[in-house]
Amino acid sequence: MAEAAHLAIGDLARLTGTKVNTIRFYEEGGLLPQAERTASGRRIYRDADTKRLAFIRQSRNLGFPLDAVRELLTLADDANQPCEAVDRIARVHLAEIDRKIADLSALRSELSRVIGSCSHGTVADCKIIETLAPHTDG
Amino acid sequence: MAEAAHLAIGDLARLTGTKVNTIRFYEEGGLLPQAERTASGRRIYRDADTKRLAFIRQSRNLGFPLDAVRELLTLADDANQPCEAVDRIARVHLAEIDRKIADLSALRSELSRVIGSCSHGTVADCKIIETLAPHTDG
DNA sequence: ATACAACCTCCAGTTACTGTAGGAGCAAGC
DNA sequence: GCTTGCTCCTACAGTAACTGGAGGTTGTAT
Repeated sequence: MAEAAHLAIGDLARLTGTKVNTIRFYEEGGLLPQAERTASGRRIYRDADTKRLAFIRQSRNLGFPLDAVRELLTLADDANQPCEAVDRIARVHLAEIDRKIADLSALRSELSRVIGSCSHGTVADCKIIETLAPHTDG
Repeated sequence: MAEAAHLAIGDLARLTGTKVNTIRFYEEGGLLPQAERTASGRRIYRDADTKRLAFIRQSRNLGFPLDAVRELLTLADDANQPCEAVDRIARVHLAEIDRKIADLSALRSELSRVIGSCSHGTVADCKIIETLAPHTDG
């Protein structure tokens, strides 16, 4: 009669660019609800699941950790919630990204300085190794 | 006679700012040699170990992954090696850091754009949620 | 009937540690 | 000589977010 309105896990995977194992992992972690099953035990999905998974992937693409994604999903589920909580989560995440960039930039300049000092001799007088080794007297 | 020229693992930990468990972890991973033991089985360390651990920590502070640290240690152990291999490892690492910074920067600007669009209403018309949700018609 | 793909569950591995449980040794004080 | 308390020992679970694989079942196409 009606064409199948549901998807197998592989279909959902292809539709969202997600690995099959990852979908099961999300289900286990409560990000996706326990999927309905066929008589033989295979998971079946509907449009709402595709949307929810797409939301999760998009959030992950923006770097939100799974805990934050969980919160965002809860908020998104209730359209009457004020947007503040969403905004706060996003700003916390932005601050975290800024911190990481700052850390990496500091690291980069230090490493760059170290590399610049290499005069391409032997390890015996390699400035890079010297930087790594503790400062020994004598 | 001579004052004890060796250290207990806790002493080494304090000297190098490393957790005791981490020192054992490095030994297990072959970054530090199997430590000598006292009759009762406690690890004992000497100056060379302190230096080697300091080298490891310094490398880690510069963000080198343990595999790279292993290679650097091998190179540092032979003073006659040309410095090129060291230089190459460092440059590969620098490139990796640059890649991470680029990724995070792209992420940052995208996230920043999303946050900027928040008009502080309800979730129903929250632009952040909208960005995360898949584009649905109707 | 027989392939073969896709599905199932469960588990190990990734990175670099960190923390904890349960037990033993060691120095100091009484 | 005994207790207290710190340090040490091994071994294992947990962290973040998956990924891959083993070993077995199901569904479909020929």
